[in-house]
Amino acid sequence: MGADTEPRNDRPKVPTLEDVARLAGVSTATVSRTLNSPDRVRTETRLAVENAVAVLGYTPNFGGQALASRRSNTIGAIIPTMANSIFATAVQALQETLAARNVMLLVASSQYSPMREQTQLRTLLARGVDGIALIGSERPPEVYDILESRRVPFALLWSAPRASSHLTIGFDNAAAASEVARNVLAAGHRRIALLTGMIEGNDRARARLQGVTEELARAGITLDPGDIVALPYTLDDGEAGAIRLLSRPDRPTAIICGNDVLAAGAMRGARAMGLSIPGDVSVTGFDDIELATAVSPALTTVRVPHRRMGEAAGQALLEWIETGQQPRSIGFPAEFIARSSLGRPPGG
Amino acid sequence: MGADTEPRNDRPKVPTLEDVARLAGVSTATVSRTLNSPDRVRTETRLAVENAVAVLGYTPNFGGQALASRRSNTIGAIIPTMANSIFATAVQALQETLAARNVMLLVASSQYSPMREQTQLRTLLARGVDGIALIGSERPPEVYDILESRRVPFALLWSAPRASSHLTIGFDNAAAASEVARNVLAAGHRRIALLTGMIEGNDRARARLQGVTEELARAGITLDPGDIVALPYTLDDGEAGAIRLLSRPDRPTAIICGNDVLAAGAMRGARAMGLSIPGDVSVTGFDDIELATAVSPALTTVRVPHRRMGEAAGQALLEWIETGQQPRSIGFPAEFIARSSLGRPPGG
DNA sequence: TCACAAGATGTAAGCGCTTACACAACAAAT
DNA sequence: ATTTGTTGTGTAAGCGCTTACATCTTGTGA
Repeated sequence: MGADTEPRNDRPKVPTLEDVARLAGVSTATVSRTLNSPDRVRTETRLAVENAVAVLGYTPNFGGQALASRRSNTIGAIIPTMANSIFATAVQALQETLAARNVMLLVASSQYSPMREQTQLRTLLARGVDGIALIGSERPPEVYDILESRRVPFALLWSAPRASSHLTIGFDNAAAASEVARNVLAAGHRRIALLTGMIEGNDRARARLQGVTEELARAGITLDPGDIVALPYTLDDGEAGAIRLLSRPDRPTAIICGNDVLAAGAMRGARAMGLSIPGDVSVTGFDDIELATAVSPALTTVRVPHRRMGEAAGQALLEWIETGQQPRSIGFPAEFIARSSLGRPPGG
Repeated sequence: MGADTEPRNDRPKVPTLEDVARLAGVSTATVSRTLNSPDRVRTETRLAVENAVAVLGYTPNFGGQALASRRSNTIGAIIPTMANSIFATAVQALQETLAARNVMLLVASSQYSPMREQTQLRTLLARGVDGIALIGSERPPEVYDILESRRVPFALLWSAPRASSHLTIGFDNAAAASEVARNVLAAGHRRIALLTGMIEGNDRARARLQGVTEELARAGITLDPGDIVALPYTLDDGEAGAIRLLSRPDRPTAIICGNDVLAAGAMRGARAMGLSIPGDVSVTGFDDIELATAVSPALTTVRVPHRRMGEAAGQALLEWIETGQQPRSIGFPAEFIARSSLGRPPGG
């Protein structure tokens, strides 16, 4: 009896809005207003409230806030994997952009599995995230239907903006890949092999592959199916794939890779076979992550605007949430970066 | 008038627990029970509820759930940066572990700034996260006071478990660094230089530095301050630092680096000066990220159990949340990995 | 001086969920 | 036949916050 004021000892007593109101001698509504739109209260009251907040060490309860305001101040992101620094950096940039506006980032990874992506997406929606960032634009229409019926702002990163009517923040993978192919051709290569990432549910990989093959076709080169190997994006797979390609009769003089990780793996594979780069075989990557300049020779690659996409996605989502209007899509340039892993073919 | 049933057109009508209850012909309590502890309802009712859930496409509202249950099913993580794959991978592992238990991960980054870490921590606490993962164990006591007064489970990753009474999931940085030094000495090096990360607020970097210097001291080698360079963990800094060290009179024959990124940068720097590795200078790293085997020669380094720490942290936090008991700290071994970037000193 | 607008604050009704408690139905034990 | 326990379900009271609306001050122009 009479122990009502004693906090349950298994649950620390966290001060609530009401405690603040009582201490400041105002109503809870005023406290809420002070916190959310300070210009709507008299300076005097504001100070009293702020003081009470400080004294109690009050911090608003997230659940209550989310429930009452129907906003979670949280944005979700689903990326294939954090393990590739290209995505990690984009997430980092996104997170920083959001943090500046006091919005948090919920991360989930799909491991390149469309199914897992959908599961994660549902979870994020159930969380009541205010917005969602996704990688790529290729998914079953139902997914977009869900998103749209919920009226949740979402941004698609990494794909070419013209690819869809959705808010897309990306670059032209096919064009960039074409440019790589053009440069490989210009260096004099004719026997060219491709190391691509897995295509299923990955429009970026497909666009890159397509950009290359089309450019080669334009130059009159059609690839034998055996000259194209599709693999997960890992160093080891890159190495194994390169060994496979370089073991073919009429060995390729250049390997165009779907990303830098595969390319670095390919370099290792070539080296394991005693081949020099670019003397015996040229290798190109895609992404321009740190790895590209850490290897020797440095990788010829394409600089992908990862940080800018992350930042732009954050900004666009916040704007969409704020205004209710879907912002315009953004296309960033992807720059071809010539380095020494691409040279002339042997005897060329 | 009479338009009550018509959903406001600016806010899509999301089904609630009550809608499910109505459709299933049961009370909201029963629906809640069906969802949270299915074994407490009759099979028949459970099926009816599950059916209603499916028909309506119901998904629980996070705010309501969090508010009523005082649980957010969310864990927060603050890491220095996602840009280093060692942390990205740990976060990835953590996220996967949590996702399996339907818990989400809120990520924040401190950029190695203690102040920023505190800000993010406050935000996470305000979010009502059920647990928190932090990197390293060195921070002002007030930080731990806040955490403890809130009774929020938290795990410290990357540091040696014995370093504190808190739940720590890590490895012995000093011992691992000592082992590196021992191997460098065993290879015959006597002129040794150090490239370390920034020490401030970074107990891991300090422990590694200390491990190395103590080991060297044991061998009768004391380093000139000019032989130790502290830098941010980037490739470019590693390169610049190595050039500085290798330009000293009486050039070092080995550079022990605080992590693989610095080491890869150092290799680039050495190469830029026309030095061969390990012929003219040996280089060692720490972490064993992909980069370590992508460079040539491959880096001698220490394999840090990043994935295991991420998983173990997830498990430990979930257990702590569940039971209310702080689990035991865990120390993982960190394995020395000999590769070709460490050789005998020139003429040695 | 008075009517009225504008501004500041209070009142109270939810937001969607969980859960203590009450109750009903039935089985087993007396 | 009555008691007791078990199991399944409903009732209703919050959880901490926001916000529409009501109320009370204060300032302004006629």
